[in-house]
Amino acid sequence: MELHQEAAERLASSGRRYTRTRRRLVDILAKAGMPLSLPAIVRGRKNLPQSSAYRNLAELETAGLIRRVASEDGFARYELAEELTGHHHHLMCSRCGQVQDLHIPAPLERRLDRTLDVLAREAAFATVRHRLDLIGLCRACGST
Amino acid sequence: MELHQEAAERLASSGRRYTRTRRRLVDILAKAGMPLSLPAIVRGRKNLPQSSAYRNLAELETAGLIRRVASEDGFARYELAEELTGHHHHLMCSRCGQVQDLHIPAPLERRLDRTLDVLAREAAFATVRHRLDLIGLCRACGST
DNA sequence: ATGAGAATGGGAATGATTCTCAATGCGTCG
DNA sequence: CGACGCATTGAGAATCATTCCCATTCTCAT
Ligand SMILES: [Mn+2]
Ligand SMILES: [Mn+2]
Ligand SMILES: [Zn+2]
Ligand SMILES: [Zn+2]
Repeated sequence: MELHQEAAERLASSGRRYTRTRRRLVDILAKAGMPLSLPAIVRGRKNLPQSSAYRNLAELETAGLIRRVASEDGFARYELAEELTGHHHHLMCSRCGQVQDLHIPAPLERRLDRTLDVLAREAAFATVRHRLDLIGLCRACGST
Repeated sequence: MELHQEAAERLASSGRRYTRTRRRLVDILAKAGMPLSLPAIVRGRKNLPQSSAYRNLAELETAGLIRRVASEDGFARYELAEELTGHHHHLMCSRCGQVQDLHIPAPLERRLDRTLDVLAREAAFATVRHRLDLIGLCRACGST
């Protein structure tokens, strides 16, 4: 995959290495296709100590390869950076904390961007991005 | 104000009291008009111990009077519940953490709601609400 | 090989938030 | 006016996700 190519280059450009653990983390997040909490990343995997996972996730975040997602429940989650996966949003269950990717129609996305851009300018904010999440109850939690 | 009326009633309905400290917290948040962190709530105010502030904010949240806002920087912020202030969004500075209220045009809001409703249904989510934030650099941080 | 610097991982430290609990306040009923 | 029951208070301890520390190990370039 040229995902790893990209990762290796970005790290190298700041004197870092794309080690086995880092590649592994990228793989885990790529396969998951949804933001994962640290316990979810580490659970059931050998040779992936918590401290190393945290350290490397931070490292990868600094390199712009990973994004830390702040969820309502207070626990951090991690996913590949949008630069690698494309812009998207999240559907989060307010009961069990599950988070799942969500794409919205391009026209709505464009309209959002346009409007928010104006509003940001009015507030003298240099906009970087927007965050749009749907917060509700997943199928499992909703039928309770 | 009938804000306090509302607050008193909601608390009473579950056997709670609308004490001086609780009224004070509601006032602070109402006057601020933007989500405040706990340090910001407590700073420079006499007779507002941290533990009581935390406890009462949680109490008020349970009563549906206050909402805890999860911001990117990991610190919780608090604001009056939308049921009291009306639905709105936030503009957050990714550098200094400042958060400020933001209202978006009603037509866009409606379109968002409609679209997200469909998407939630497709994912078998019982939607409760959406969260839309603008994340950027405030005037002060942007000019650095 | 070797040296310089990056990475590792076990455990200690941090710090926002939550919990505990003895003391206090308040409302109700006689 | 008491007095009991229960909510509240606040100082400090506890929690626990995350960050730090650091002695050891690994990588890469010379
Ligand atoms: Mn978007
Ligand atoms: Mn909205
Ligand atoms: Zn759920
Ligand atoms: Zn700022």
